[in-house]
Amino acid sequence: MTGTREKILDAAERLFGKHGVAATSLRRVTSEAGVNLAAIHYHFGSKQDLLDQVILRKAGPMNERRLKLLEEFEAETAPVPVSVEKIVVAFVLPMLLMDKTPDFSRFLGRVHAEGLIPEIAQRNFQPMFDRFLEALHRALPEMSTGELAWKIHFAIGALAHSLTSRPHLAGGNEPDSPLAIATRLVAFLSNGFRAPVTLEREIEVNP
Amino acid sequence: MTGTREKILDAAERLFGKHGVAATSLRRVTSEAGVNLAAIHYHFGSKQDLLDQVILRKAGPMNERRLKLLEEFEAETAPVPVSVEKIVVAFVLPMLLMDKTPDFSRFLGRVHAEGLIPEIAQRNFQPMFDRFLEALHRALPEMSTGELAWKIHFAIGALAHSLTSRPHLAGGNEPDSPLAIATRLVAFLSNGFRAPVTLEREIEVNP
DNA sequence: GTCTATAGGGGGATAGAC
DNA sequence: GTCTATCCCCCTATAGAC
Repeated sequence: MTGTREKILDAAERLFGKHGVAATSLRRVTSEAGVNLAAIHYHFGSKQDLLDQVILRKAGPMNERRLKLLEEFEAETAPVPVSVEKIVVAFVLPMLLMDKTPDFSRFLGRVHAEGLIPEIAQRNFQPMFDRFLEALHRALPEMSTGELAWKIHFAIGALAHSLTSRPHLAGGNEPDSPLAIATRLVAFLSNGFRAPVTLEREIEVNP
Repeated sequence: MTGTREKILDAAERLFGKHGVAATSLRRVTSEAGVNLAAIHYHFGSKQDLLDQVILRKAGPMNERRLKLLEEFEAETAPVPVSVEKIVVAFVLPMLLMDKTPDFSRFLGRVHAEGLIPEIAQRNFQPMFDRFLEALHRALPEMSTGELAWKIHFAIGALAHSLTSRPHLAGGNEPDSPLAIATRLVAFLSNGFRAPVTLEREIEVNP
């Protein structure tokens, strides 16, 4: 028997992820959760505070799993730096395989895509980001942290997008398990991270 | 002297891109455009129709530039297939360098991220997607179209995210011109597309 | 084509009984 | 802790004068 607070968090996570935060009303959340509208303000105070709590409830554990995976990989290969692939796996997998349902993953993808990561969550993610940046810099010492930061940015975009939707193109109709998607994504991103940046010779084109 | 209709489209493009579609009211649009609230309904009918028109106004020309670039590259190298890099350049550059301002690009990134691409735009993008899928398949014949469709999906996510925000991480504070971003992105994505997918040996991990 | 005025609904938030 | 009732604002959309 889960409490009211938990039911609200579950419903908010699901609806925010499915329709977006701005497009989801608190009335829909409480209706979906089967609780009274006022409960949301009693337990959280405001929509913004609810959003923060939905993030914080699972982001902490997720980031801990990321860091734990990374440290395990590092322990295995020390003193040799961990491979790019493994760093990407440690970053991507806990997000894609969180829980049995994809609710939280999709929710976080949405929040990222809508650019709403509040400062609260920012503070929660920053140490983890820094840690992965450092690991990447060890695996790819020839790249500046500025370049690597951009690549992480690209990777987050690809990850977030793959969490909220799937290709609406022609092609196979296989269901594509989360693990299969993760495998494709890891291969794609790892190779991306390894790409040399040739900034001195920029793209030449006449637009 | 631009007309009312044009002023509304410009303002909507800017605000939708900056704050998101759901979070932007028509009142803000008309206020920003310096026109009357009713004008928006006179010229477009509804918010959804306005959204469609904002997309359609520039998506057509943009996709034509994509296809034109691709065809030029193909003409240069025929009968050898075009390189992955050039295909990615043809796909990414017209989006990143559209207009002098990044308004439309950011808008499209948002719309993609919010998952709102309406069927109207879907029909507008589909032929272009198919054409690029085909070109990629020629450049990378060992990959199935299903795999390539997923990779395009990842690429769109990275592209959209890089259009709506930039890394909030430590590191350099250089302004990062659109062309510099494009160069990094092309390098990242091209290498990603070339990544072999080893689906038979999936990631092994105990979550 | 452009305005004012307003309908009509849904939104977040709160007060106060229980 | 949970409910009802309600405030008050902002929203989209429309009617109708000019």
